[in-house]
Amino acid sequence: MTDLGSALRARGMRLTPQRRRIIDALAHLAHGTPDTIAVEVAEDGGSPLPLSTIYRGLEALEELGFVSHTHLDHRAPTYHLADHATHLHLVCLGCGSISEAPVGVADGFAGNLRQVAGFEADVTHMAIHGWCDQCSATRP
Amino acid sequence: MTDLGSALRARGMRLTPQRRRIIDALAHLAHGTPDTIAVEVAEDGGSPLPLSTIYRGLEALEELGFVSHTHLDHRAPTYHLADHATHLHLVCLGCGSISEAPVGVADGFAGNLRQVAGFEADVTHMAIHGWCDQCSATRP
DNA sequence: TTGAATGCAAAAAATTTGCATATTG
DNA sequence: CAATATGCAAATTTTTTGCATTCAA
Repeated sequence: MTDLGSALRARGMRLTPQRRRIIDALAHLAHGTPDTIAVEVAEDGGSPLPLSTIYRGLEALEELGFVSHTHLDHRAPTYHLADHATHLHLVCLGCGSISEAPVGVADGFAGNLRQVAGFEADVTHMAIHGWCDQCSATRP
Repeated sequence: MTDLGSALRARGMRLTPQRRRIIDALAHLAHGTPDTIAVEVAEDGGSPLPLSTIYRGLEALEELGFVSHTHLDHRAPTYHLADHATHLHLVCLGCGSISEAPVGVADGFAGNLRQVAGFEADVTHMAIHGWCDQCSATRP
């Protein structure tokens, strides 16, 4: 992880203990919604953080590129550290299970997008919806 | 479009005028959030539908496979008719622009997923996040 | 006729905002 | 010291739910 403190300061922002705690929580969770992160943060020994601080913290960190998010399900934005081991999330529309796949499987795809649209896809942590092995076997 | 009425009835569900209006609205919009759909529905001449009917209608239609949704941005689930001309949505994290790409560019990708994970991806209308041509050129 | 769906109102979630105060740099 | 970030409370926004009534089949 490059120096978060400097990155923040370079933009006139600050590295506060709260932001550190959010990052630590995310490091433990790997993936978490604002709500989940709040719970994890509350268990690090310090006093709980208000959700608003978490939302604002995540926003700041995401703006910086230290954190990003995807939508694994209907409702919840799921955040993760940008440098966290990357993988795709395969979300089954049948049973709701979430499995993972190596980002490598999307290399060609990303190349195609670059070629046809000049688009630099961030396939890291991308969520793909579809049907898992089991569910696709039993689907109508 | 296969027969929606029968599909619904086969499951003990019903084809109501409200559901028809939701579908018509989507056909016009191509893509819409529950909110947007409500506005479009209200303009078809009939009386406006309560959001709750729209939510429940979309849920029913999605369960049936007539409608599906993706997350183009942070907040809003964007719905579309399943048989609507398919394409990928390229969402730029820089400028927020949303462009489209033919689903074909994801064929190989879907094949990979099938092979490595037995996962049947629904790449139709999939949202890909990244940086558009312009933004990726000017990014740090 | 009868259970699914609607409409309305109220509740629950989820996210954002205002502002005084505390803190970082 | 100056300006950013926090904490708290309140306001929004989004989605869900309960229930009496209507309506499709």
